[in-house]
Amino acid sequence: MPKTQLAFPQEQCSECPIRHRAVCARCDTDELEKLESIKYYRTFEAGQTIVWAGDKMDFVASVVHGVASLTQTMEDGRRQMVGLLLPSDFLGRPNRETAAYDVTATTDVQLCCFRRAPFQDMMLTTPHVGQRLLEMTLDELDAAREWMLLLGRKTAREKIASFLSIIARRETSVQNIGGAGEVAFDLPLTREAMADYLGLTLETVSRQMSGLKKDEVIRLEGKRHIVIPDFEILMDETGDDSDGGMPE
Amino acid sequence: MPKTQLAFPQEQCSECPIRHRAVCARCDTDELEKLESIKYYRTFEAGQTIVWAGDKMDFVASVVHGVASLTQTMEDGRRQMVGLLLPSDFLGRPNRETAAYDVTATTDVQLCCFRRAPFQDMMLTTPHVGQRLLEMTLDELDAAREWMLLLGRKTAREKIASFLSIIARRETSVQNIGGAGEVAFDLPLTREAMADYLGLTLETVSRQMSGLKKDEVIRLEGKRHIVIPDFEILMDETGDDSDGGMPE
DNA sequence: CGATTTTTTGACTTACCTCAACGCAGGTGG
DNA sequence: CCACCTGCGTTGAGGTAAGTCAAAAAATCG
Repeated sequence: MPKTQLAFPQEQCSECPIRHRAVCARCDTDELEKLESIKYYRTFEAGQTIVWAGDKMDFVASVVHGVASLTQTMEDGRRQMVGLLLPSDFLGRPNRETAAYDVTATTDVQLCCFRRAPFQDMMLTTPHVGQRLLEMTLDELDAAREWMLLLGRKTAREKIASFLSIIARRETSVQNIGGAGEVAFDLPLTREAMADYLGLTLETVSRQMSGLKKDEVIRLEGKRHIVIPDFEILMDETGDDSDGGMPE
Repeated sequence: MPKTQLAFPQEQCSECPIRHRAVCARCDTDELEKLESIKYYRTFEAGQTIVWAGDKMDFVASVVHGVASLTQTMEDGRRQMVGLLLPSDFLGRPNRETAAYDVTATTDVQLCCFRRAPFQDMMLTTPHVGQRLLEMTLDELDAAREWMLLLGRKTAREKIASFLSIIARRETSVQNIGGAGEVAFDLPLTREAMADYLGLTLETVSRQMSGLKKDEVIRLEGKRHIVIPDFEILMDETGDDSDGGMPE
C-alpha cells in the first residue's frame, strides 16, 4: 500500500473540470451555490474500496478525476463488473440508504461528494438537478444495454476490441476518431479488471490482447499504453454495425 | 398471422390497472387530466414488431397489458434481448427522436401512448412525471446490472433458474414467494426469446429446461405453463445469495 | 388431417476455461 | 548494488460447457 499523498486540486465549482458534464451541468449560479454548500471532496488510491455492497452510504457523488468500478460478486467468487465510472459520472442512488454494489477505485480517484439528505431535498426543490440526473441515468441505461449485447453475444476478440474502442472514445475526448487517425491512451484497468468487465478470464483477455497485437490492430507500449494505428480497423473487430448509429 | 381482434378495455386513467405503478403513479388529478388529453391506446398481436431500431418514434408509452421486448441484432444475425417490458414498464426515451432498439410484442400487448412533444413539455412543467420516470429508470438500471451478472458469469442452468425466478416474481405479484409455497405461471416467451434474453442458443435453453424438469426443480404442463413446487429449491439453482438482498 | 412452427434430443465441434509454469518490472532491505 | 520478493502479465497443455448441425417429436393451425 503506497503512502503517496494524492494531490488533486480542490476546485471552486466554477473551475471544476466536470462542471458542464456532471449532475450539476444544468445548474444556474444560485443552484450551484446550494450544491457548493453541501459538497466535500474525498480521494482514494488505486485499488482502494470506496464502499462495500450493503454498506450504509450517506452521500452521492460525482467522479472528478480517475476511474471507479462497480462490481457484483457471487458467493463462490465469480465477479462481474456492472459499471465503470469515468470523470463526470454519478455514483450512488438518491433515496437509497445502502450501496447496491462494491465500488472500487481502479486508478487514483477524486470524488465530489454531496450529503445525501440535502441532495435529495435539492432534487425536490430545484428541477435542474433531477432533470440532469434523469438524462445521465438514461445514458447509463443505454450503455448497460450495449454492454449486455457484448456480454451475451460477442466473441472474446470482439469483446476486447469493443472495450478498447469504448475506452478510446472516452479517454481521448478528441473527436478525431472516426477518421483514420492514430489514437493512443492508457488503460485504466488491470487485465483482471478487464476480465471482470468483459465476462472473461484474465488469461483469455491476455491471449486476445496478444492476438490483436500480432495482427497489428493495436500496439502495446508497456503493459498499459495502447496505440491504435487505425481506428477503423479496430472497429471492424468489434462486431458492431459499421455505420455510426447512436444518434443523440 | 392470426386475425383475432384484440379486445382490451379502453380505460379511464382512474380505472387503469397500472395507475399506481406506471410513469403516472405520482400524478394528482390535475396532472392526470393533462396526461389523459395526450394519451391514446394501441394494441399489437403477439409476434408483431412495435418499432424498428432507427425508426422515428413520435410517442412514448406505458405497457398496460402483455409483454414486449427490446432487442439488438448484429449484422450476422446474433440477437440479444436488452429489455423485457411488463405491465407498467415505460417504453421510449423523452428527447430522443428515433428508437434505439427493436421493440417486439412477445404476447398480445396494449400500450398507453403519449405524444412525445406534449409529454416532454409536461416533464418540464409538472415535476411528478419526471420524478417517477427517474425512479423507474434507476430501477431498470439495477435490473440491467443483475442481468449483466447473469450474462457474464452464470452457467446455462443458473441462467434458466434465474430467469424463471424473475418471471415468477413479476407474474405472480403475490408475495407468497419466499415461503416454500407452490408457484405457477405461464411463460410469456418462446424458447428462442428466452435464448435471446439469456445469451444462449435455443437448444441449450431446451436442454436445461429438461434438466431442471428431470431434477424436479420445475414441472412443465404443456410447453408454456410452469409449476415450481418449491421456490427455495429453484432459488438454490440461481447462484444468487441466499439472503434476500435488494432492500427498498 | 396434412402443413408449419416450435420444441426436444442426439452426435460432434469448439471457444473459452482451468491449472500450471514462467517472465518481467518495481520496490525493499541487507 | 544486488538478491529477493511480490504483483501483474504472458504462454502452454488439456478439459469442458455450450455451440452447431441434423433429425425426430410435439404442438399449432388452416
